Amino acid sequence: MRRLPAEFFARSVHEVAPDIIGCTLFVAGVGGRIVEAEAYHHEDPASHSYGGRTERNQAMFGPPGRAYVYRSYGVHWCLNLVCEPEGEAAAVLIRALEPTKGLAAMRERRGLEDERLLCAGPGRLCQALGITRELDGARLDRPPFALYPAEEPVDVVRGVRVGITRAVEQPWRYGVAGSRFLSRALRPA
DNA sequence: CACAGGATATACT
DNA sequence: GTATATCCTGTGA
Repeated sequence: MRRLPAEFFARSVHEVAPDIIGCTLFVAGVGGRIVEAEAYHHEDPASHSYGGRTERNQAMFGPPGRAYVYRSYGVHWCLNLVCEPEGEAAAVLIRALEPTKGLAAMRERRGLEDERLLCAGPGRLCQALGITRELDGARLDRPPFALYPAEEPVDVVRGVRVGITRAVEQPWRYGVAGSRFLSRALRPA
């Protein structure tokens, strides 16, 4: 099947974030359907790029269509997809997947059987897919990444973001309506 | 429900 | 240099 072209990411995060919902993400053949994502931008106080370029966030300032992987709370890895023209430092945080392929590998890495909890959260999905700093800055249109368009129309719901303390009122979280694989319930906002 | 875990960034002294 | 906050999760009350 045809992959998402690099141009898919060269648009506003506020277009890419809802459009990425329902698409399929694999890392080395392991992954599933994206059911939850959030948009961040350099003019957004909740974004890592808000304070300008640092060693950690430099991938956000690079070209679109690449990964930005960062360490959260000193423990977890989180995956973002860099968007917009280079220098806008905008990215979409992938927050949850519905696992479809490589379930055995995910259970092995997560040390847990429950399918619902394998990828329900940004740190969880990175552990399940084996995403670490090695993939920071990597192109999304080449192995080990593979991204495919949604196969059928998706009922996308918009709500407020999770786990932030600034710009909390912005409704820049998107998800599949009613999915049981969301990291948390998504109330329309 | 609270809180430890502990990298990275920023704002202080 | 020290202190405080963070795009989070597992564990134990």
